[in-house]
Amino acid sequence: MNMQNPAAFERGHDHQRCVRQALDAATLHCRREGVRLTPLRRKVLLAVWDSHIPLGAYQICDALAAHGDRVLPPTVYRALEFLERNGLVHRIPSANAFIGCNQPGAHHHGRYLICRDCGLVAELPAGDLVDTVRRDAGHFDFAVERVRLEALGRCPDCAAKRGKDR
Amino acid sequence: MNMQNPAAFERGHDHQRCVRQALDAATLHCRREGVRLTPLRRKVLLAVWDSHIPLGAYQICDALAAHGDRVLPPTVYRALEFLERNGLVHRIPSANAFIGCNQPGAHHHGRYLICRDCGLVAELPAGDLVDTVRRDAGHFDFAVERVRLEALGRCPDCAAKRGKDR
DNA sequence: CTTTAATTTGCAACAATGTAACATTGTTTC
DNA sequence: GAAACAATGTTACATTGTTGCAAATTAAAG
Repeated sequence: MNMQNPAAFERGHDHQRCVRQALDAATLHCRREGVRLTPLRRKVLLAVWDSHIPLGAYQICDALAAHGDRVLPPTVYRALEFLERNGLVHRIPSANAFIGCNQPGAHHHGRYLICRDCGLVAELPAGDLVDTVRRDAGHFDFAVERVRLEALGRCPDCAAKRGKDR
Repeated sequence: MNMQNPAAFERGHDHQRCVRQALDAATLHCRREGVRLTPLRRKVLLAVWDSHIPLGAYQICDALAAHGDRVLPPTVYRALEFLERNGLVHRIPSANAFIGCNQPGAHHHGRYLICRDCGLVAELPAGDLVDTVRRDAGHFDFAVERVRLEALGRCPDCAAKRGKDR
């Protein structure tokens, strides 16, 4: 299986590398697509990439404010809209929050493993799931365009910390 | 495939029957579980079942108000929480809205076909998808508990109306 | 290089959604 | 019926997301 964000669940992984890689990919992607990864958008992207825990729009405002940039909600939402449109971040609807994506290409499908304790999110490619869903939906003449899957559970760390209880 | 809500995409289906069946199932389920489907909760459930388009909490307030019941948000949210806890409705996070479920039993997993034009939602059982996701997630020692899949696309009606364009 | 047009950002006000805390009413149990 | 519990009503508030327009920046045309 070709995984998209294996690092998220590796405790003490080289996150600097995560971020650098994501920013490089984003920069390249935008250049190729002829769209502008402006300083503001880059800052928002960096804020989102601060961790593998999805960040809400208002948390992004706060994060930028902490760096001395006074950025208000509409600006953040617009930046996020740009980033999502270009596959640089994904919205996690059940959390009203956003997570970075390091595969700016095909962003129509995705699987998200979400830890219900710490909120960590790892993204896996949708893979064959899309075909299965498309086939099943086809029985009702429903034309599937995008597939999003959220798997709620426990990440390795949290499972270890709290055991199987609760 | 054992489908859970085939009717949603059948234009002009007997919706009265949908609702009756759902309410009967809900009543039975609550009796068996020893939980109380109070008049208020029943009203909220009915409001949700008004159509196969998910309804927001505030829309439910309005719908009940239209029937002469002045019901404020906290009340609706509590009723919805009860209904969801008992698998009688499902939250569609990407729409901040709720849809009725006619299979009050196992509500840990689900697939939702969502029409991006008219908002119609049909629910399919998750089936094998859960195993696949669980296996893949297992490679990262992630323990999957619940799987939710949203397939965005076009329902038969809307596909016919607007063609393949846009 | 300068003007024009388009895009992006700043900003104020607001709309929509969701929650906390506590009072009140209703239901069950003994 | 009294105590304990569950459900609902109500107020006030917190969070999240949007609209509309002005200012600034950047790209495009002459």
